[in-house]
Amino acid sequence: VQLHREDVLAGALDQLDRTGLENLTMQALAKSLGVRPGALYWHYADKRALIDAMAEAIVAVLQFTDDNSGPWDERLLRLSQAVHAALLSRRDGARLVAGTFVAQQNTVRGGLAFVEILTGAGLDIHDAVTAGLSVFYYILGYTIEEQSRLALAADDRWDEYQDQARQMVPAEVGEAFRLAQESDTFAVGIETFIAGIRTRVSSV
Amino acid sequence: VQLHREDVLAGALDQLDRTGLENLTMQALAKSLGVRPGALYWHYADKRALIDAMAEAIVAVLQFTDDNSGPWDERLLRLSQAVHAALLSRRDGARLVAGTFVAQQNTVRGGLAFVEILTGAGLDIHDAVTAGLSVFYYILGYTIEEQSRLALAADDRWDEYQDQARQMVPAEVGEAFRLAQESDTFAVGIETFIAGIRTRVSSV
DNA sequence: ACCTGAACACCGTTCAAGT
DNA sequence: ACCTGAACACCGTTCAAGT
Repeated sequence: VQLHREDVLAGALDQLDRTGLENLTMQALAKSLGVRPGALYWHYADKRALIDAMAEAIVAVLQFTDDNSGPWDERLLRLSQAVHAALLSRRDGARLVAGTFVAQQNTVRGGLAFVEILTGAGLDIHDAVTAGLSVFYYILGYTIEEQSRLALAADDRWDEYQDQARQMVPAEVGEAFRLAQESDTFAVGIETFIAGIRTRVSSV
Repeated sequence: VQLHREDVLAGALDQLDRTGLENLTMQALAKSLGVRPGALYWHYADKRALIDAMAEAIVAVLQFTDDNSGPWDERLLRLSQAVHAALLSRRDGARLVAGTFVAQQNTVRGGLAFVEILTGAGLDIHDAVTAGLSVFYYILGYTIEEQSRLALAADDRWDEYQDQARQMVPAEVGEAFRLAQESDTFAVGIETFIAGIRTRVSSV
């Protein structure tokens, strides 16, 4: 039973889902693969290289989401939701991808799709890149907080946090915060951003 | 020379700036404070509690940035830039704040300022909270990537990364990416978002 | 009340040696 | 080529014991 690079990667993604990012260790991964920790270092130079590869794998699904039909604003929303879904597909996926900067290589790949859509909408290349990155930053931030919330909920610390936060804030605002955080407001943010881009496009 | 809670916190923030988040260790912190590691656990329950306190400290400056003059869009931009500056004021500040969810308690505090500005602009509470969180997510994502880039540059790995990324992309797009990432496009993203909010406000 | 001394289980990583 | 065995320096945390 030979161990290949992809086996290590698959095992690491499995362990990520089971234990979360901060409990992803080389020793635990080695044990789950039936191997000694040192063996992992033949396949990946160090833990960072392994995590880079995991980030690659998480955003790799975006290669196949190139449904380029419909108007640019619908396409932008669809692509954003695909990126969101990709980050969400693994526990702590957003924090993992945000932590690596190789992330930006796949960001470049997925980023190309953003740029293509936005230039198609009428932006010049510079504006398209800036706007595309902005959307990506929103998605990263949104999903990091979303997954932190999931982790809190899994620890039964979510209610405790809510009670604490509620005391610092007027009641109706606290309620609005809870609602906003527990419902899926992802698309609302994207659509607001799209509305902003639209004003720039139509004014050209 | 008695050690107080604030001394530990100040020392931790110092060590963060010197060594970065991933080299912030209890043992190194203890040494820099002239104390044994165990002593730190009298002041903070564990490392997580200390990091929560650090996040608090980083965003605490926002309490004093309540210049509420001018129209809502200018106020929103100013507040966003204050949050951006706060995260940027410490090495890895954005990743540290994004990692803790207590961050959201200060987010609530700073978040209140967002909500106040946006309700003043004409949004109802629910929309104001959603829009305020969206802006915060953008700021988090933007600053995380910004500080990752700073870390890469400090390691002299930024050029290497650029070369790698450039090969996957048309030349003019690669150039636009480099430009967008090396120049300060923070305000552009916020302004696009503001333009999007404006369309919703004026249509009410 | 505040800290030391000393230990615990665990971490990432290296590397000679095996096959 | 791929992995073991064994070690290295270091990590977060605990806790009796000191003052």
